[in-house]
Formats: sequence, C-alpha cells, structure tokens
Amino acid sequence: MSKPEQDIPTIFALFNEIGIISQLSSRLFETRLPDGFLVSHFAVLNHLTRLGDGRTPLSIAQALQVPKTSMTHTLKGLHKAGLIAFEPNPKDSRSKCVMLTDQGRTFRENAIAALGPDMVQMAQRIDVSKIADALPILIEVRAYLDKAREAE
Amino acid sequence: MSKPEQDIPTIFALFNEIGIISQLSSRLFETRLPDGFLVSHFAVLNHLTRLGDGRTPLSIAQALQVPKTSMTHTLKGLHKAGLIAFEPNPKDSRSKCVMLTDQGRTFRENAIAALGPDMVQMAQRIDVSKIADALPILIEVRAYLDKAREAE
DNA sequence: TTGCATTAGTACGATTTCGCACTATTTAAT
DNA sequence: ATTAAATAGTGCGAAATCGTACTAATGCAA
Repeated sequence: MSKPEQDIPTIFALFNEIGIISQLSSRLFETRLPDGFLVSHFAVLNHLTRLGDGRTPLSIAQALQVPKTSMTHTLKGLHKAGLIAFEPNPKDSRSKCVMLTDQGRTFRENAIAALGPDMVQMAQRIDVSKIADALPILIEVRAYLDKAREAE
Repeated sequence: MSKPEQDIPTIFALFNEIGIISQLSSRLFETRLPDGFLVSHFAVLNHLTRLGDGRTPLSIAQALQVPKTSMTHTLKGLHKAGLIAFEPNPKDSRSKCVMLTDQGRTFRENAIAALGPDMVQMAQRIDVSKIADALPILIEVRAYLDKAREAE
C-alpha cells in the first residue's frame, strides 16, 4: 500500500486481460446472434429485461457506458427490427421511454438459448467458483471507473 | 460441478462486467492519448515492446484477438505516424516484420506516463492485491476462449 | 516438377462508433 | 415572469471495425 507505483503493472495486466476477453467474448457471442445483430443490441435488451423497461435512452447509455449518440444508433436498429418501442416520457417531453416488445423479449431468450451450449461447455472446463470469487473485485473496479468518469 | 446450468448466470455476469470495464477503461485511456490515437494503437506498441518486435501483422492480430483486416488498418495508422516500420520477412516473402521505431518506443513511454496519475489514484482506492488474486482466473478464461475459438 | 490447397496481407464496402453541433425542453435564478 | 444555464435526443461527418473477396507466395502431394 505504501508504494502504489508497484501496483501499476498489476492494474495494467488487468486491463489487458479484460480487453482481450471482451474482444473474444463479443466476437463469439456475435457468431451466435442472428445476422445483423451485435452485442450492443443484445446488451440493451438484456439491460431492459433485467432492470425493467420504460427507461430513457440516456439512462441506458450511462448504464452500458456508451455515448448517447451510439445509443441512438443502437436503439434505431432495435426499433427497426421491432424489438423495442418508444413511448413519450410523461415526466419530460424532451425524452422518451424505451419499451420491450414481445419480440424483443423473445429475441433475448433465443439469444441466451443459442449461447447455452457454449456456456455449458465453458462451465465444464473452467472452475466457475473461481469466477464467482473474482466477480466482487471486478464489480468494485467497474464502480470505481464509473465514479472516476463522473468526477472528470 | 454437477449442474453446469447453475453456473451460467455467473459466467454471464463475468462477461457483463468485463464488457463494461473494457468500455470504460478504453475510453478513459483514449482521453489520455494524443488526439487521433486509440487503444488499438497503444496495444500494438505495448505488445511489441513487451514481447519484442519483428513480429508479423498476423501474429500481432492473433495475440490481440482482432481480425487481420483490422490490424492492417491499425498498423497503417502507426506507420503513417512514424511509430513503426516495416521490414521484409526473410522467411516468407508474403509477410512482413513490424519494427518499433524510437518514436514508437517514446510514444508508448509517454502514454504510460500520461496514465500514471490515474493508475496511482486507482491503486490508492482499490485493493490491488484482490486484482492480483483475480488475474489467474481471467487468464484462464482468456486462454479457454482462445482455444474455443481455434477449435471452431 | 506440377498442381492444388493453404496462408499472409490487402482492397473494398457495409456498418458501427463516437465527437461536435444543433434543437427542443426543462430547471434555476433573479 | 424572464432569462440564462443545463439537459435529452438527434443529424452529421469522420474514423474504426470487420467480413468478403482478392492477389501473391508458400507448402504439400503425387
């Protein structure tokens, strides 16, 4: 703790691994999605399913840590595919609410099912309890970066 | 171990966190790089510094897990900026060797220095020993995905 | 040796991503 | 109430990313 410079290589290594795993998992995931859909699309559907729909584009963008202009584009794609619907935001007419359609929910379920075999295979080859052990610090790092970004 | 389906949510959570951390750290990193440079550029310079230059574009692409067409583009940018040089590959004339220039080495050092304050601050707020503990499983996951991809 | 499959790299085009600038609306201050 | 500052979302343009298809060189087999 006395010499934080010593810790820098460890932090670098973390970001290095995370960058590559993110790259690998996204690409693998996308091969399992229907043509024309990306992880960015799935991430929105998943977010709305897990935390509830009716959220605004901005709040989704912040949760997924992408610029709001990117979210506009992603939502446009989901809307064109009929997976989400827009409703006016009764509390703020500058804004909108993003709603999941039935097709959107089905799409997410199918996507998860399509990944199932990969996940099961991975669960058989990797000690998942170690992943569970690693999750808290990752969540901590995420929260830290999130705050550091706000404070910028 | 008996019911891998139970592990799937844990694996999902891992990829979820990793995706967001990757997003956050890349964006933060890029704000510290000179204008026009991205994490993809730094990653190549860093790779060549750590493991030695003289590698081929394909081997770099595989190490960083990006398509070779993306690597062609990234290398073009580094070359235009004078940070790398190409030499013919004596063992295979289809290929080339990517060499670091002095400017390339300096660029990497400056980039790391520019990140220093962020890293130090993070090392002060986060228990880095927990990061060190988490690294082995991340490396294992990376290696697994890497193999799973080859076997595709 | 000859021929065929494989490999390294690239050109090209489609799409994504994202920063900047803008409009419309809301909030806050006086 | 009026005005200024902040906010939500988008249009636009530039750049990155990546899949497909191609060329050139290599390796392998008969």
